[in-house]
Amino acid sequence: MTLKQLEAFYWAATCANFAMAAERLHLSTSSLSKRLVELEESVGVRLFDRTGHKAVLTVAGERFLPHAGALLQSAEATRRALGQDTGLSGRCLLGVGELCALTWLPRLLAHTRQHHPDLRLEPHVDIGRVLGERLRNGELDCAVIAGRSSHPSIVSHTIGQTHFAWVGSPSVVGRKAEYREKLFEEHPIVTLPTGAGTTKILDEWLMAKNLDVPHRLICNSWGAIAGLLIGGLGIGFLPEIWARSLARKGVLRVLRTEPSLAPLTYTLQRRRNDDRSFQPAILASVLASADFMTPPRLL
Amino acid sequence: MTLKQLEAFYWAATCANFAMAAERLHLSTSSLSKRLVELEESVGVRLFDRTGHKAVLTVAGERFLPHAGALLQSAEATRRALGQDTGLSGRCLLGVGELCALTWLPRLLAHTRQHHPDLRLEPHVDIGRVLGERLRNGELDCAVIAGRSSHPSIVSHTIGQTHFAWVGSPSVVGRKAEYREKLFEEHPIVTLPTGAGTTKILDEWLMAKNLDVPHRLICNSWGAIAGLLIGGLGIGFLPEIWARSLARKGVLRVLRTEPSLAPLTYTLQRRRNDDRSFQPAILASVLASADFMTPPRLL
DNA sequence: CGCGTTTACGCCTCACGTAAACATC
DNA sequence: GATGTTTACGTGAGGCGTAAACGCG
Repeated sequence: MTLKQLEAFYWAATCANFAMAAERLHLSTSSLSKRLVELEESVGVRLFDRTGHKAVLTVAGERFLPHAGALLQSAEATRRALGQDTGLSGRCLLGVGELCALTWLPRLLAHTRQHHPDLRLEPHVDIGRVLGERLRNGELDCAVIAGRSSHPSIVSHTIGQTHFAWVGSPSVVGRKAEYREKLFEEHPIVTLPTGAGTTKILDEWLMAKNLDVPHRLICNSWGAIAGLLIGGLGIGFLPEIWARSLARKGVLRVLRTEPSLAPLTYTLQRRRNDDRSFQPAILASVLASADFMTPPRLL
Repeated sequence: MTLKQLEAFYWAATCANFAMAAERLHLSTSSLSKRLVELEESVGVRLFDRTGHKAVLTVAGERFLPHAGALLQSAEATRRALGQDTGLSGRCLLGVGELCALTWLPRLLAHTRQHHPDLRLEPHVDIGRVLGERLRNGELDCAVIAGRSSHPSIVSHTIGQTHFAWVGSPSVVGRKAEYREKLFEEHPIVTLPTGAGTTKILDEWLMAKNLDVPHRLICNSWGAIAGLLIGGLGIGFLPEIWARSLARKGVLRVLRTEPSLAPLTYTLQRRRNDDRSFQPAILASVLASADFMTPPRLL
């Protein structure tokens, strides 16, 4: 039994399949497979049931997993006890929405680089639903996602709230920017694809208003959406701070609606059984640097 | 950092020198040395100070040792969590005096074999002083020794007491076997070499009696001593049970003395920082099988 | 047939022991 | 010179990736 085998087992058990675990370990799938077989031989117990389409933990494997995790953790602690660098090290794959990426992500990276120079924080930008899947799959270590996860294996730490406001260019909503239902019939709603956290509050709002929207202009980039809104290609919503900032510049008008869009609660999510030491540090850094949704420099 | 490296470090730090640690690990000294260098490279800290005649732990090494020990322990626990054999396994080198070896050691081995069939208990017979040294050196895992250890790194568990009685053949002490000081002047005392626990109580007794013994017949084997006593080559003492047994057979006489020989308290000793899981099991087995000093079959 | 895992194979690193060298007392 | 540790070196096992094969949906 070696630490490498335990590491392989931990990730193979945690990730969606061997290929993903292998990728996380910078290893070929075949080598990972062999390591796992060797571990099983060394402990004399089958840890994975390979009869089905994909390998799944046996009951022995389930029992083994927490032991393996604890052992790896204390190995890390032991390593660090001698590293004498008080800071953390390692690789943390962080999922964030584009909104976060455009706003406080640079601050987060600066913060962690300063406090934990050996911690390699690798951001991965995607919409919330995909981030959630990747997190469960083991492709990501943690992710900042709108809303709390309902998945039992995921724990969510609330880190902040963002308010959104409807906006449109003066050419679309008029100089006074008064709310009229007709606006939503005549102009497409420029929005992110389904699966983004912001799309959910849009749907809730539409449901509350009992509005039927003839067509949406779907774009997967907030930067592009802002540009489309400014260009008058539809109406949409932006973080309130962005909206006010752009309104001050005169390129957009804020549309007052009743009710207003529900605020979005962002959480830092991680797998429940992932107790690696960088997780609390990440949370601390996120909380320290996440005053939310300040307008990106490009606006 | 691998488990093998940690194991190498643990034993190198625990044993008197690298050669002994290597022997315990079934490894050549050179391989052990290389493993240690690799460990030091992997953690980036020198763990041994090699400037002197022998390698000695650096402060970093001292700090590291408990971590390494804990890690190895939880590795063992992890292994056992899957081995599903409730019993222990491994190799335990047990030091015992010859008196123990001749009496309850077979019972101890039978007991452990029955309760922990995978635990290889390897007895090493020698006099108490040598056992103590070997235990401190790391050549032994535990030892049954007369008296408590005064060494701070050794813990002693009391396991029983043995009483001794002076004996002599009828041809030496007479049919009535009455105590006379002259006996000790005219006949050599047949005894173990210095360093055996029993020799200590002899010296204490002689000091209390203020007796000067002209010469001792030193022999390193209790079986031979019993034979010498029976053969009338001197007087000596045996465990009380042996003495009575041999007296019943008529080959020896028990000599009543005032004061009587002090009883000898036996303890199971182990290194303080050795928390391997077989240690409590060994203690339990020793306590279960050590009703002391029943006469060996050969008498 | 796609996806996930294992097997086959060649490559190369790494860990071992023997033996010699080195260092300290 | 005795003891303790490291270096040199030849050997063999083991871990790696590529690519092909297998097996389940």
